[in-house]
Amino acid sequence: MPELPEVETIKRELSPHLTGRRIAGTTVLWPGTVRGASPSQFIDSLHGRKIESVGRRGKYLVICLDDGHDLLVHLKMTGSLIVGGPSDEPGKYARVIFTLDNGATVFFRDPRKFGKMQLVARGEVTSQLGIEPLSDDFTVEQLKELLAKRKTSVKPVLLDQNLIAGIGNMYADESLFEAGIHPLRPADSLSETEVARLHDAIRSVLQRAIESKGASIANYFRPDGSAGWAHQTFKVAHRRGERCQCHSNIERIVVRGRGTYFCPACQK
DNA sequence: CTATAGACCTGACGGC
DNA sequence: TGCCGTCAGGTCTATA
Repeated sequence: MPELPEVETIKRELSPHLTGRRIAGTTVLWPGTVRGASPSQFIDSLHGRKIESVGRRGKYLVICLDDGHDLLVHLKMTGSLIVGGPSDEPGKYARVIFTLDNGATVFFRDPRKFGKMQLVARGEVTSQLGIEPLSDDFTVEQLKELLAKRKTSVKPVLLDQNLIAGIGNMYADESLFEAGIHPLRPADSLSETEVARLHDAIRSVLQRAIESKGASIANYFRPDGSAGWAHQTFKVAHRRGERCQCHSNIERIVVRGRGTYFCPACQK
């Protein structure tokens, strides 16, 4: 599932292909992908636009255009952006195809059709998102404040994009494991030490996943079609039935409707 | 405010 | 082999 490290990897690897290019044409194969406008309006608005930069905010890819609009892309669970040549076949799961002024194509591939893209005025929409966990603004104090205000369990707080932007199910589980904190602990019950451990865990888990080019569980691919390997370093996420390094069995429970993996011995 | 449920989708998987 | 039901999960929307 694309979360912050996966979207960051895509941003970095897609940017050289897009920056400075113009959009020569757009094909919408699945209209449900486009939000906020009809497919034909969407196609018209993009035609001839120059791409100034490729950025990321939370789990959104932000493609800045020369007319003051941003193209926001959310990959949801199974979306990926694949760069191809002029003669490459779109494939069964292509939902939107962009053609650039140098003949290159970018396929938005999304088997489950959950992904969305939308044109917005620059800076709009993503302003509602919470703090970037890898930015300098995300301090232990910040995290402490966020957690202290919530009586709910700690995991849903990590997943709330309006509080912290970019953490999804996998990295929430990995961060809580690394911090030795049980996912059902009430958010406001964490000690100062635990908050500090969680803060460190979130940042190192995300940073290491970026260095591993993301986790290729399910349908995540990098723009060149290759996989990442962050999932190989996961300690608990998606490891039901396996043993923790402490030899206890990794458990799976459901927290607010999401599969949650943890080690009952290591996480208190 | 919080919390929950349904909707969106389709591939994978277990049971028979 | 194949059919069928269930599950997965990010976010939005609706409802309690």
